[in-house]
This record gives sequence, structure tokens and C-alpha cells, in this order.
Amino acid sequence: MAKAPRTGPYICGIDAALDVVSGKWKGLVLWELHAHGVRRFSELRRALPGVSEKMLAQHLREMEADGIVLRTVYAEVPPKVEYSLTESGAALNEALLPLGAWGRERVRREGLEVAPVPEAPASAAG
Amino acid sequence: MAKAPRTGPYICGIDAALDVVSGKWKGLVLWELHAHGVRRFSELRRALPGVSEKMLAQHLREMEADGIVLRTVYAEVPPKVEYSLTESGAALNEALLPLGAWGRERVRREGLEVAPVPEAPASAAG
DNA sequence: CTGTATCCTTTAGGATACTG
DNA sequence: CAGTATCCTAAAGGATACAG
Repeated sequence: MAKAPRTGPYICGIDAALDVVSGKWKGLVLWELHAHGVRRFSELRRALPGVSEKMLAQHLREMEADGIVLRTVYAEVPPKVEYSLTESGAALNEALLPLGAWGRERVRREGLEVAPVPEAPASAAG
Repeated sequence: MAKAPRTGPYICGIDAALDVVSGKWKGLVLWELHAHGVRRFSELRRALPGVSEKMLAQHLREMEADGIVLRTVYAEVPPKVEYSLTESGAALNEALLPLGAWGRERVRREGLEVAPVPEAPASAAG
């Protein structure tokens, strides 16, 4: 979803799904949470080289509102917040696997560049 | 792909795939070509209510450059141009099926609105 | 550590007019 | 019919500073 309440009626399921994953870093956030189960804000920031605090926070809020990410706040000092996938988020990740496979095939076929990601699970993400 | 030559290195397959389907109408174009096999420019325009000529042409050029759409120009007058899916485009469509299913489930679960599409194949697109 | 607030640049998308 | 060209608006994203 965008930040606005609800953009409008969807035309098909693809629309409704792309609306949720559209965002420069959302796919990576999804994958990072899938790979590690639980991540803190600062861990996600380190895992996404180049992301700004604003965008990371904004994306996480939207994904939370879309029901794919769970945000857990611990009443400690210093503050501690953990992010994880909801059941729906995990299902979304599963649904993205074939698309990821197609994308990797595309990268291979067209000889596109791929940035090395620290600690990325090479088996399925590359 | 964006209109710029190449945005930059991809981080994972999802990135590389989303880059190709990101665009307000690309998913629908994909589906329309899948459903009909071959479509002319004006047919696509009618199938995508609200699309501007500029965006449709631009999207089709990008999809052609990305190797998922084939553009066939007939040397006739009046002009005739046909669009269809390449093998890669058809594979992309297949890879999008689980995502579409997830999207429809999301629409159902959250009670989101869906716009009725003329002549859309209800079996898998709704 | 986990964010917000503000300001700014870039890009996507749209309206309209025109052309081979 | 199948587009281009031009101009414009809106939305996404980024830099930086500050706060609980």
C-alpha cells in the first residue's frame, strides 16, 4: 500500500500483491526477515546498504499496516524493537519464490549486474 | 526496467523481476497478452481503461526492451502493429501466478475493493 | 537505539496537441 | 491506426537534523 489510506480498487490479484511489495526496499526486507526470522531496526538498516532511516521506517510501517510484518516493542532502555514476518508475510514470501527464480534467470540471460549482499543466503536469493 | 539504460546492480532475483513488472499497467498488459495471445495497440488501450497513450506506448517499449514482449509491425496502411508475449514473457506470467493468488487472498481477507474488468478471464485473474 | 520532522530532488504518470 | 512531443502534477525517495 502507499501511505495514503487506500489507493483504489484493484483490477486483479497481481495489482493487490504488487501494491504491497512495491517500494525500493520491501523485497529485501521481506527476504531478510525470512532468512533471519527476527531482526531489529539497526540490523535491517545494516542489511540494506544505502537505505535511509526515513525510508526504512516508512516501509516497515506500511508493511505492518498491510499485515505482512509484525512489530514488537520492548519497554526497555535503550529501546528495542523487533520485526518479523506474519503468517501472511511468510505466505507472500513463498508466493514470490517463482518470481525470484525468473528474475535470477533474467539476470543470467542478460548478463546484468548483481550487487554482492553481505550475509545473503546464496541458495535462493542471488 | 526504467527508461534509463540500467538503473544499477540488482540485489536479488526479486529485484530483477520487480524492475520488469513495476509500472502502473504492466501487469495488466501481461495478463491481456496472455489471455488473447496477440493484441493491437488500440485493443490494449481499450482493455486498460484510463491508460494514456503515452504510458501505454512507453510501457510497451520498456517491456520490449526487457525481452518479455514482441512487437510486430506490418507495412500496411493504415498501420498495424501487433504485440505478443515472448517465451520469457510467458514464463514471467507463470511466475506471477502464485503472487496473484496471494493478492486475491489478501483482497478477500481485508475486504478490499476490486474494479470490474471487461472480458477479464475470471478463473485466474480476478 | 529507534525513530520523527523538514526540506529537497528525482521519477512516474497524466493531459493535450500533433504527425506519418 | 499507432504513435511522438511537450508540459505539468503527484508521488517516491533521500539528506539532514533533532527527539524520546
